[in-house]
Amino acid sequence: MTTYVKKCPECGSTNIFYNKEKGEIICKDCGYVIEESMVDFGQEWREFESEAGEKRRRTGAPMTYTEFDMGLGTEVGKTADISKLGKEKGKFLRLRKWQYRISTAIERNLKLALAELKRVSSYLKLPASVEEEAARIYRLAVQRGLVRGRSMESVVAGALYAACRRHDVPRTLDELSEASGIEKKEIGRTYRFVTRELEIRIRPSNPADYIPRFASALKLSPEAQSKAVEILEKAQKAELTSGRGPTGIAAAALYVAALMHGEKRTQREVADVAGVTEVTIRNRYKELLDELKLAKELKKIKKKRK
DNA sequence: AAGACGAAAGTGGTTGA
DNA sequence: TCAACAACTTTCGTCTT
Repeated sequence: MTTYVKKCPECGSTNIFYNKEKGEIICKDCGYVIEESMVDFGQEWREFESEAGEKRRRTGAPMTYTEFDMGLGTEVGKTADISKLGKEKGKFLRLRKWQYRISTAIERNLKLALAELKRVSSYLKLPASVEEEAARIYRLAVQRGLVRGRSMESVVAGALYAACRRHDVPRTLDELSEASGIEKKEIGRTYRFVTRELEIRIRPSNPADYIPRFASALKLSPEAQSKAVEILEKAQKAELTSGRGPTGIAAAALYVAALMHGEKRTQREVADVAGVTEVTIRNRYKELLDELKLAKELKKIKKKRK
């Protein structure tokens, strides 16, 4: 769903160019990019979903935005036009100069930011697609002037975080924080701000997405790992996952799975790799045992050991 | 002695009046 | 703008292995 705009919010001109293929709306007078492919659907965050295993979440999946945006260098008029302008000439030249300054400033900023982005993303070993998405988000943020009042680094981190979520390769805020050197709170803040302003919808991350990384950090066997995923699926069906932090659930599932496969890890160990506390693991763990019939299974296994 | 457990108080963020 | 609220953390004492 795309909104049609009649007036440029920047210069008030009504000379709007609407490019359907690219999903861009550009003001012909000042070159301001008003909107780029606004995608609707998708859920905001967890919480409000008391549904019973609805699988409808996939609706708002990734869309177009492949364009890495080539000719952004919008220019204000050409020298040839100026002669026709008469008294407007001065204004026009000023406009053009201003435009030039802005765009070079943006370019310079972008160069720095992309370097930083590259650094962080390679530190986290993120796939190229995520890096590109993050770059795109950052670029949009700059165009919208969202960086003002925030450090460039934090916006980069926020963009990366958002890109990770969109591509289902979630990193925790802690990891982003460690990689970027920005405080967790700050990243979360800019992440929320940027995604809201750009209307980037991100559905709640799936706990299962965290399993492989956590499992390997804990050196768990593949069997235990798939057991954890299995547990997670059950948990989702039992509606244990909504409104909970995905990492906590993933951690608890791993903890149980490890127990069941005789590869015991302490709550402390699991908590550390998942970036939650032992208490959270305990709570989730208890819920899992209560709601699923895992308690029996555990006892069985315990007996076997004796 | 280390790990698991649970109660209680505190934190940061969301929601709805 | 503020209070209620939910999830999560911190801290700490107790029980279990």
